[in-house]
Amino acid sequence: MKVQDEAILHLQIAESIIEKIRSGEYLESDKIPSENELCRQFHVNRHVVRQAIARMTNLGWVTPVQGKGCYINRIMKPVQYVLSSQTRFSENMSNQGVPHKSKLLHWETGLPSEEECIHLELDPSETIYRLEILRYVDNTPMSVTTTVFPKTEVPGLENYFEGFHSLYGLLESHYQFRPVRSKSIFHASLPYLKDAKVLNIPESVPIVQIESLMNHPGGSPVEYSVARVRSDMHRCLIEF
Amino acid sequence: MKVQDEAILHLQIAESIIEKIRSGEYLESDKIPSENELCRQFHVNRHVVRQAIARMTNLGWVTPVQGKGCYINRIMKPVQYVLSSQTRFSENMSNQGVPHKSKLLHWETGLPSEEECIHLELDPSETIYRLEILRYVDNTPMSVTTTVFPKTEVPGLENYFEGFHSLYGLLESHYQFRPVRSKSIFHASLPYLKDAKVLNIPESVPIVQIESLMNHPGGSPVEYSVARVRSDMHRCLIEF
DNA sequence: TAGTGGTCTAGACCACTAC
DNA sequence: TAGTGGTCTAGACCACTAT
Repeated sequence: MKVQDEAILHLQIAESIIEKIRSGEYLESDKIPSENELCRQFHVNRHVVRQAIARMTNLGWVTPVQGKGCYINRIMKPVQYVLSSQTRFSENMSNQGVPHKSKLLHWETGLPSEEECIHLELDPSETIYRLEILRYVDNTPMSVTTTVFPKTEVPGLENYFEGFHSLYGLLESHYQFRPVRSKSIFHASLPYLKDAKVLNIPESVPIVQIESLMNHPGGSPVEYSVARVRSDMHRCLIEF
Repeated sequence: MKVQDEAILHLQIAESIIEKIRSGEYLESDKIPSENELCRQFHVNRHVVRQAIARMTNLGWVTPVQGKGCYINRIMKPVQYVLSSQTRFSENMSNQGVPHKSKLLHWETGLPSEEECIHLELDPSETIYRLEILRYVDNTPMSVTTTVFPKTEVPGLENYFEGFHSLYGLLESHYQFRPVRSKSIFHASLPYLKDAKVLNIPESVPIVQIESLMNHPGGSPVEYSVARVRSDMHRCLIEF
């Protein structure tokens, strides 16, 4: 490899390997050479190779697996999520013909946080349901969502968790309402370690945090949710 | 420090230092101890300390400066950008009382890319202006935007670049039109090295890419732009 | 058992800053 | 000149996978 001034070795190596993936020299869903092999190829220390791999991992090109090797990611077009007042996860995915499912990771009842009180216009003493939902696209975990309902809005919610597969389906069939999005706040960041673990990504892969307030069709707030979405699997379209 | 099982040293150290910043033990806009000092404090190798610092840097807590030390970032509330069909950068910032400015980094005329043709409904042979604009908030570079206009829409645009400070101000005063946003696509990722350099951030700090199509109030497309925004300085609000 | 990636130690040299 | 962060080398030990 030609060493250029003012260039950093590990970034050059990452660039070089990415180019080989792009060009087809390394085949998709195959593995790149092992760290030791790359050390020999580029005549550098393993530390440098590992930095290069970290960069590629964060960019979403490869996924290292302990004991096996470093797999090249299937190049997936990120899911395009159309955001409007009517948008819900399931329908968005179905519209794009993308296989998807949801899993209820955890649920609890309790008191709302200050943040939740403000958004849902709640008294701090009102009981709420708090759910943790993991959403899969193509059998890959794409997002974790924490979602909060006042207990008075969805009394006995826990009775319907058996065989959970779609939150909005559940609301519609048991409570006869369809929440409507009133606002969303986007924010990109790095994941908390806990979320990274659930989403099965390294802690340096960016995520998008989407904070949403949902209302009754009438106008009063019913649901406040915070979704953390793998950024490499997701883009969000807003039309005006 | 208490060493816990199944925890990773550098993440624990990052956690521990962040806690000291939070608690006020390390003062804002001061420096954290030097790498060597931290090595002594935590009884670990410099490599581990550097990983911890990398994590904190990516999370936006500190900024290392060669030869000087590792500065604790002023905790800034991210700028809240309200996205609507009428939104423009300057007005958004002014509404929040945030000091801001824009700088024209580069401009050129040339032929549109395939992408640009599609969005602007252009013939591949039509000439376009392509501008590269750096936007500052509080004297910190917040975003780089590449923006494209068909030449026929803004003939002689280069004559007005002298003393450039606001794109939309320029359009309004010299061409008597106000572009209106028709759609935007959000996507979080890691920056290209070139953008990271311009924005003065490490290449592992996430950015938000906002791709926008702007129309004439009448309806026909006039401007296609792609902004890369520091995620730690920015959140985006959409109301329905 | 051999090979892979994950973590950590030890130490070198550089560029930049402060004095 | 001394101290700081930036990059790289060399090598250890671990956990996991394949055989």
